[in-house]
Amino acid sequence: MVQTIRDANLPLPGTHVRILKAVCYVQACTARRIAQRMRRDKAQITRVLNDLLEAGLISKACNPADKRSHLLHPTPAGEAMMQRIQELEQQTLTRMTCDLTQAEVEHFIRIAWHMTQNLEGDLPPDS
Amino acid sequence: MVQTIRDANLPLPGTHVRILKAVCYVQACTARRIAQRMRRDKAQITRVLNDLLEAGLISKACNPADKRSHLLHPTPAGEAMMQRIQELEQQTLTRMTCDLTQAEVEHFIRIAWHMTQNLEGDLPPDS
DNA sequence: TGATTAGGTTGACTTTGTCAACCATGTTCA
DNA sequence: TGAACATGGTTGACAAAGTCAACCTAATCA
Repeated sequence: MVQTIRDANLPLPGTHVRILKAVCYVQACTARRIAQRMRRDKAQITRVLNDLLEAGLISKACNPADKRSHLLHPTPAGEAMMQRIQELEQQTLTRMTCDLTQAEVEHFIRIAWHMTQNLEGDLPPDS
Repeated sequence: MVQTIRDANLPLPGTHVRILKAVCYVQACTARRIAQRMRRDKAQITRVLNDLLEAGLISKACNPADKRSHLLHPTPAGEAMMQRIQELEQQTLTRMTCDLTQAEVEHFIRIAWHMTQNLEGDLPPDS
């Protein structure tokens, strides 16, 4: 799904979008949390965050609970970008499902979720 | 789906698996056909095919219809590898769907296919 | 306090994929 | 026929994405 969105119009590479989403929607978001959520190397997270910082889409603030880390927040520009991304996603989603019923789509999502849960079961045992 | 399979045990990177599948299942398979099917650069196809050749999984034969191209076929080792891959895929598939009914799975596949068709509609207009 | 762990940054590297140039063959058409 | 152009495939240079290991600083724990 996601890739078809970038194909279209997006000014940001796919991973950047995902990380921006995390910054926007995850409570008390830090680099570490993103790395865990996305199961990716923290080095890469750092680099993408730097890109987003340079692009003025996010900002760092001191983390009162841990001086080593920073809390991440979207800037107004970041919120606007997020808005735009959501519009595009919604757009392609409706294109995908234009001739399906609401019930079919919900059924699909429920089963997809179910399947991913089944797979998450046996990942690296450190959870 | 596919990525979880490689995670597990597979001795081949993901793209190699997909290309081996094409060689095994596409009639009169050539590099060009694979590149079209997978919508990938033909340079990369060449390189992956070379890997598979070196690994002894496929073989090239002259194409009587066009001396520039070669027909691709799996070797016995390639067939065996394909067999193994299918087993692994089947395995994770049943893990994903262990607590779903046959009907649910079929419904899911049908809708997924439908959605991809909806998206294929507006790709680069050269079809 | 000292030893160890954890968050983050950086550099070197691998993997995967793309772009452009090229060669040899095929195709078209005056 | 033969010149011009198109096509399948190969190669080299490169960009993008991700991984590994070393490191610094702050936190934790004995």
